Amino acid sequence: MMGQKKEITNREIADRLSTMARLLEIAGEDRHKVQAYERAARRIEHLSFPAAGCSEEELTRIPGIGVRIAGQIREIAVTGTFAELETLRTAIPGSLIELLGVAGVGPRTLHLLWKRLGIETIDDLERAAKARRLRTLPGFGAKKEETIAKGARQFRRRPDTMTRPQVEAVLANLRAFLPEGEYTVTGSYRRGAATIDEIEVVTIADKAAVAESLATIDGAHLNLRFTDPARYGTALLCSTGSANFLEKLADVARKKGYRLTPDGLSSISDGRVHTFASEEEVFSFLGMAPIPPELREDRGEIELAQRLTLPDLVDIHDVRGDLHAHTVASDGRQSLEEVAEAGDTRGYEYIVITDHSSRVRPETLLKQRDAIDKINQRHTCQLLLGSEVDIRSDGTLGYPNRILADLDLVIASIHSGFGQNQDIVTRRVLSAMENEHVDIIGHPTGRLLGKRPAYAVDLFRVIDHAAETGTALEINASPHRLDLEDIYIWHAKKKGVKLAVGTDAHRTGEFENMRYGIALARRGWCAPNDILNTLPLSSLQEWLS
DNA sequence: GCCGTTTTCGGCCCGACTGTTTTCAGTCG
Repeated sequence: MMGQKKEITNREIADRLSTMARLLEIAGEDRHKVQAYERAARRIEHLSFPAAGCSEEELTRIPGIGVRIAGQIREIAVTGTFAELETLRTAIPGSLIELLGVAGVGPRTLHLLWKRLGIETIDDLERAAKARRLRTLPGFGAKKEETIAKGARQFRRRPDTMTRPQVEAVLANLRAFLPEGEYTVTGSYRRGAATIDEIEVVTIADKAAVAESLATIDGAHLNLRFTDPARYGTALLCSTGSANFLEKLADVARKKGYRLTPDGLSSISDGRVHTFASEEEVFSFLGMAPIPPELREDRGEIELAQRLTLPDLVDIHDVRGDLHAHTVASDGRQSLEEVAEAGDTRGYEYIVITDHSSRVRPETLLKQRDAIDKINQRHTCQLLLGSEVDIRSDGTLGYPNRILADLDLVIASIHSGFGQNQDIVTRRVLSAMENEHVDIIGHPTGRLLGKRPAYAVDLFRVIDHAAETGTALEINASPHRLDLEDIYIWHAKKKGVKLAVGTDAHRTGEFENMRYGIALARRGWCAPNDILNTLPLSSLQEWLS
């Protein structure tokens, strides 16, 4: 089948343009030229019509798109890329671009490292740091060299795991040949984990039929398990794990005279195999309540399932709003109006606008308030005016109290001084919680999965203090953060600390990430009433006041 | 590279922070 060639999306065009911006930056080009590409990428991504269908003349009418970039967009629409981009790609080694992931190394530094020291790989970088050659560069000293050396060590040690979006990119390829309904993604992905080592999939598809297509997938850590509908239940169970959970479950089965295998429960006495089409049937056969995948970590869930007293877990449908969103007023790419529309689409009662304090002047807050008042009249989903206020290096907040007092909700977050020692960084957070206007501590550990470790904050002290001050802790639902980790959620819940699930959405598509945050909350055994944003608007406002 | 126009080139977002500085450059959000 010839199948119509799919028109290239605005997102894909924007992606090419921002790649161009990155490469230009490393190449040492004028930063305004770099920004021009970034701006153009943003514009394209935001269009309400497909740019691929536009003529060059139509494209130049879009602000931020001139003759040159318009021509390049036309080229992308036809060939998928453009000449200048490909030329740059051949000039700049791929291993060099990866080094942007080293903490403390930005594009300008990378340019210097490359041009002046000939550094192209992480090995080169570590060698140069060890030989004290970095400090010979203009604007460099011993401290900067040490910062980068540390960043390089972390970069090398970065875990070989995938974030959920990385997994989903692989799964998108899988969909091309595994029909909907014929497979389930299992493993730690199904258990809602923040990072995934191995993509596990159980399928009833015909092995011979898909083998060839399978080879075409960049199958990093992809593990397909073939089964048939009659055995689907045990296949799912065994493939979902976790290992500890399965060990304990196998004990339960053994006590009843069975061995647990992906093919079924086989009788120890006569070898007969009972097969199960669903997990529920397996649990039921073993005299247990069905255990949600997120709980399967052997943290006491099996015992509770045997007593039929599993906790009531929060569900995505319990969520009534989002507590963390950015707009164009700071570093977001969405307008207030777009946020309200997204909220309506999701059936939310409210979304809290929480732009960065460092990027929003008090006058702008007043303007946001006026705009929100107008927008709220046209939408079911009500916007609230909040802020993500910096907890600065010295522990003070980014706004004075008189500004904070006028906001509907205040998230306080750390965005600097990541290297401070445990006591200092912890005291910063504790002092923020002391402020009566602070409602939530945002992304409490500051980790960026695969990029930056958590700062040295002592979460047990934070949780204890949150219980005293009545401050909520955020479960940041961004798949690049997923901060807090489940055991801390569990601990906070036990102490009676409220958890606030926020997507930290910078563009409308990211409100979808709520599901990741809720999965994490479930891993932390949270019930609906542990989660702040399951409250109806009026109750939320009551809690805030 | 784009824009606006004072049609031929200068300005383009920014605040906190850090390290290198003695007045600034680069990173990060």
